[in-house]
Order: sequence, then C-alpha cells, then structure tokens
Amino acid sequence: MNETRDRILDVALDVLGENPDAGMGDIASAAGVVRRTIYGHFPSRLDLVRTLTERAVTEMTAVLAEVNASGAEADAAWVAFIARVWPVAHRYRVLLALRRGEYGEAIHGLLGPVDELLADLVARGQDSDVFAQHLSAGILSQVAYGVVFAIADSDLSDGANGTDGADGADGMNGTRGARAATITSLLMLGVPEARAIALVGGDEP
Amino acid sequence: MNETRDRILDVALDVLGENPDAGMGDIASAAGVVRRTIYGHFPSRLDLVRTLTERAVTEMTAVLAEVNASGAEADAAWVAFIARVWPVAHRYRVLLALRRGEYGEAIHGLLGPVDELLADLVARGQDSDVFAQHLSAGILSQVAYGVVFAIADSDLSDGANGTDGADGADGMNGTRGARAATITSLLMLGVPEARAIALVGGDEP
DNA sequence: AGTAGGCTGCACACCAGTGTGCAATGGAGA
DNA sequence: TCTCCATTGCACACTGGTGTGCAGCCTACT
Repeated sequence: MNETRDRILDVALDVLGENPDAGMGDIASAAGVVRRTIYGHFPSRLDLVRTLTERAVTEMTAVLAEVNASGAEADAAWVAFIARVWPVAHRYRVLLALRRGEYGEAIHGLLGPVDELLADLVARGQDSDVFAQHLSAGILSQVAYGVVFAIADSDLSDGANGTDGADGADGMNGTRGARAATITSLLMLGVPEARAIALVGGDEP
Repeated sequence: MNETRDRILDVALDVLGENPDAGMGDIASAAGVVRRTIYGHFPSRLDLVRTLTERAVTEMTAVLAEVNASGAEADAAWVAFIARVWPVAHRYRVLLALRRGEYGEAIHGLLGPVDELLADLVARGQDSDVFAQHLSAGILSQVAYGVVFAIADSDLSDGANGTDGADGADGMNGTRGARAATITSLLMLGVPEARAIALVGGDEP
C-alpha cells in the first residue's frame, strides 16, 4: 500500500541526488504528482529529506554489515561492497549530496552509521596491511566512497532519465563502470594494481 | 587600488567554497562590509561569481601550463602541480563547489580550460604508461583533482576561520596533508606505491 | 448507489534573498 | 577648508519557495 508515498520517495532520491536544492515542486512534478500531494505524506521538506536519508542509510548499512561480517579479507570485502552497491550507485549518491545541501547539518548525524562501517572496513584493511596508511581510516574511507560515486556519476550517463525511474538496466557501460570504479578505488586504497585486477577478475584489458 | 573589491573577492572565494549557496549578505558580513556595498562593485550575484571563477581559473591555468611545459614526466609534473596548488587548496575548492551551485550551468563553461589542461596532463601520463588506463583521461583527471581537494577539506581543519581569512599558515598538518594528498592521488592515477613515495620524498613513515 | 480516502487545484500568508534608489556620513586628498 | 567618492543605512519592489486551508473530484471498495 501507499504506492504514491513510495514513488515520491523513489523519485526524490533521484532528484535530490542530482540537485540537493531541488524544491518540492521539482520533486512533485518528477513524481507525476502535484505539490500539494507531497505535503499530504510529509509535513515538511526536511521531513521528506530525513525519511529519505534514513531509508538510504538503512539499506547501505545492511549491505555494509553483511559484507563486513563475511570474514573475507578487507580488499575482497571492498570489492563485494562496490559490486553490491553499484547497480544503484546513482541512488545512494544522495548520501554525498545531502551533506552539502541546505540543512546538511541536520542530516549529517543520520549518516554516522554508514561512515562508521566504512571506516571500520578500511581500518581492518589497514591493520592487516592490505590498505595503505597515508591517511586515517576515516578520511580514506570517505574519499574512496566519494570516488566510486564520482565515477558512477560521470561514466554511466544515467541512461534514460525520463518520467519513471524504472532502473532495471545494468547495461554494458554499467558493468564497465563498475570495473573501473572498483579498480580505481582499490588503487587509491593502496592495493597493488596486480592484486586489484586479480580481485576484480582479470578479463578484458 | 580598489582594496574593498579585492577583499570582497577574496572572502567570497572562501565563503562560496564552503557553501555555494551563501547569499550576498553572508559574503558581505564576512568581508566586513554592508550588503549594499557589494552591489556597488558587482551588478549581480552571478557577476560576482563569474568574476571569481575567472580569477581562480586564471591562476590555476597559469600553474598548470607552467608545470605542463616543464618537460618533466607526467607523474613528476603532477607532484609539482599539487605542491604548487596545495597551499591555497581551500581557495580553489570553489571550482568544485560552484559546479553544483545555483547557476553551475553558467559557470561550467568557464572551467573548460582547467579541465582541459588537467586532462592533457593525465593523458600524457597514460600515453607514456606512467598512469593507469582504467578510466578515460577526462574522468580520471577530474576524480584525482577532486580527491586532492577532498583531502584538503578534511585534513587541514582550515585553521582559524574567524573574521578575516588571513591564511599565512602552511602549518605542520598542512605539510602532512600535502604529502598524503599527493601520494593518494598518485596511487589513484596508477603510480606504484614505491614510485609514489620516491617522487614525494621518502622521509618519515 | 453510496461512501471514504487520496489526489487535485486553486486560494492564501509568510519568509528569505535579490536588486535598486536615495539621502546621509565620513575620510582622504586637493 | 572644501570636495569628491566610497561606503553606509535605510527604503522599497519583486521573486521564488514553503507550508496551509478548503472545496471539488475521481476511484475503489462495500
């Protein structure tokens, strides 16, 4: 039930990910609904953004916790993480964008769990000497995370971004992008190129 | 001459770098001036932002052109570039922030020269096999550039951010940050860790 | 058929930011 | 001292976004 509410959330995730300053009007029309309707589901814009962030954080932490508990080496866990996250990378991009948006301060707290799990993973890799130590785990994880989504933004041209956000397409460039993003982030984490390519599957050049 | 105008530009660079949505009021008070005064120098907010961007682009392209023409290998040139840019990294951060701001579209064109020079440098490195080729030169250069300033943002805590933005302090953490940012970006560009450390000077751990 | 609930399409009030006009102030140089 | 000029401190109009109220409508369910 609550089909409309879900669609609003879905669309808002996309719209705000692209432009954190998008107004209720933009979100509404993108969701094929009138502005007034959104206020029927969310009392305020902040409330919508908060709900949105909570949902994204929940999904992210689930993936991270699972990958983190798999017992794999940190670099392999990182690869698994990117592989799991990549198909909806443009979705989670909102986590980056919202920090800089209007009430980024209010949102920042919600992102704590994600930051923590990412830092844990990187710290684990640094402890077992598979990740470099030029930067603290906290900063390194944030930057690596940012790199992945920066590549997601530029590489896959987001495909058809029409009215409905039906994203079933893991198209070819999506796969290529995933490979590039994984390798690049691994390199940045200090994993040697040979090992990175081995981890990601040494297929095509 | 035009001391006030210069101070406005300086301060605006900082303020907008931190928050691209800052209003004329914020900039004015940060510059120790009343809002009305800014309109005496710049007819509109867009005009201020454009002037600002042009100035930043000019300085950046100067550094890049010089480093690019030095004849050094691409990785060494990159190191020189970061070394030159780092002391005022938080200043040039505006180039990243403005792309996402209100009229990022209008600004994007101004940044062309910087993007081009960066991509040239990276492409040169890829051609001579010192940089990795998982990503196109265009994307790789942008991401590496972003990484450097992301680290600048998080590492040096921006020091005293009081009323006047007098930034004479290249303090200790600034130097450490520069080293970390250079190594990290080199790793991401595909330079082996040993070579990266050699390039940056293999001093302390 | 009747009814309930979600959606619509207006109408507002409100606020924050932009850009302008104009008189007053105050300091630096002729 | 007088004058210029930048800066100030108001005033205002305008815009665009938020959030609310209310009457109507349309659909699904009974």
